[in-house]
Amino acid sequence: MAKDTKVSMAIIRRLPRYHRYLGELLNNGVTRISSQELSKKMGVTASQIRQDLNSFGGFGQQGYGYNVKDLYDAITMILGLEKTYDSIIVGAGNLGQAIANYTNFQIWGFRLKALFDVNPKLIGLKIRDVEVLDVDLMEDFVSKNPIDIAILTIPKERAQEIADRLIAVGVKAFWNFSAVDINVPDDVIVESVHLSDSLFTISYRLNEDELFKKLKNK
Amino acid sequence: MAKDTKVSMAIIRRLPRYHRYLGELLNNGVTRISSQELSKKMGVTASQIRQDLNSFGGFGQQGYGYNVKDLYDAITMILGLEKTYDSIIVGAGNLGQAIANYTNFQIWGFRLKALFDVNPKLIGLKIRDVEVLDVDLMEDFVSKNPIDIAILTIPKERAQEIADRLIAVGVKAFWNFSAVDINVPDDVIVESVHLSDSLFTISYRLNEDELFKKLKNK
DNA sequence: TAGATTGTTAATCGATTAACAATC
DNA sequence: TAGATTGTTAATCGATTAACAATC
Repeated sequence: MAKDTKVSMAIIRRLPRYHRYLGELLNNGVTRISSQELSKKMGVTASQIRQDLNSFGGFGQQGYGYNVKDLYDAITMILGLEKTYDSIIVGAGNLGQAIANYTNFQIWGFRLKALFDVNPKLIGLKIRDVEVLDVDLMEDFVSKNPIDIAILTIPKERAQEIADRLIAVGVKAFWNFSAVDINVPDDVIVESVHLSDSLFTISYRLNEDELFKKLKNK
Repeated sequence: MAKDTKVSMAIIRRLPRYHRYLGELLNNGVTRISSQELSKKMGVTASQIRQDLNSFGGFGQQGYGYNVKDLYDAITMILGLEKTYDSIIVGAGNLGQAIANYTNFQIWGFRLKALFDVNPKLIGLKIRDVEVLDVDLMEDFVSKNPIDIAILTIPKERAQEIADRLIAVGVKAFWNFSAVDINVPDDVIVESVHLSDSLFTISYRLNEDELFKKLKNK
């Protein structure tokens, strides 16, 4: 089981989206915004925005609305984006390399310290100055270089084993791209991105009408 | 706005997970399972499993439970995985290539017909026999080769424009990896994978305890 | 001050869980 | 038949929306 959050996951998952929209407004030179204006832009209710924000404090001002920069900075802080996070990628295949190459994460304080793989052809390779190491060296590396977030881009067969090994050397958070649910102790965080699951909701929706026609005829 | 579904999205998003667990059981030679046994494996309530499945019909049998193969096949059908889907990837950078290389999607009937990019260095490149074409040829290609799903792995600045152009030539579903919400007509499906949003929920959770200490002191 | 808009309480809605009669 | 377990209705819970007093 992963750690329970003080604030509901429904709200937490909306925070990055608020952050994006406020960043955009800030870029466009907008200095203030009401919950109603923002709600129109985002396609949510003004009530929800006010409720969500008030889980963390009163960032607005009656009669005025919200100061865009202040609110953006507050959400940046709430999301923990004022800190830095050291991370490793386990699995230096296509997806692992793609994530390693995605420099945007670095901007937000997520620093990649190493990649690991079993494939001798990949070991020694450098991706944006970060080296691919033999996965046998993983525990040793993490013991010497404390790692906040382990990114798992490995086949599902190996995911639980790798997670267990990393938990044993103190890793407390996983970004899991393997097509399997990993089991971790209560104090360890897992955020999974199940790409196939996501894709299958598309095929479901492309077929839903036909599906219910089929089901009715039974 | 994207199309409303008959079944709630909460349920739809659980279907691929059922599918994974049942596939695993099937692989392990398990022939029958009760909602209670499955609930223990998956960490959900038996009640939820029965409610979810009964949105689509009665696949079980009183006193027996569910036949694993039958239920697996039923969910395969429900998810639309008995059909094939022609797709294109727009944006042949690291992430686009990683997805193109991920052969598992092909197994489930998702066929990649082409990639598109603006970068002359990428145009002409082949990824697993699929060619990267100039994005200028995109509409022409889609007009001649009907495409079910367009996968957007492009910078956020270009996402809406590309989506609009594809909608104009009849694309009805998008798998969007751009860090922006795209607006589409009612009859068009969008499934977004916002990687940064997902990552930021990790930094949030790593910081939550400290955050609330900070907030209390104000 | 008057108008606007928040912060917050109350009402509603939808999703999850519990319970149990139906039935294999 | 008796036991087990579904399918389904009813109860509960949590999240969303509405309403409005507080206040800038």
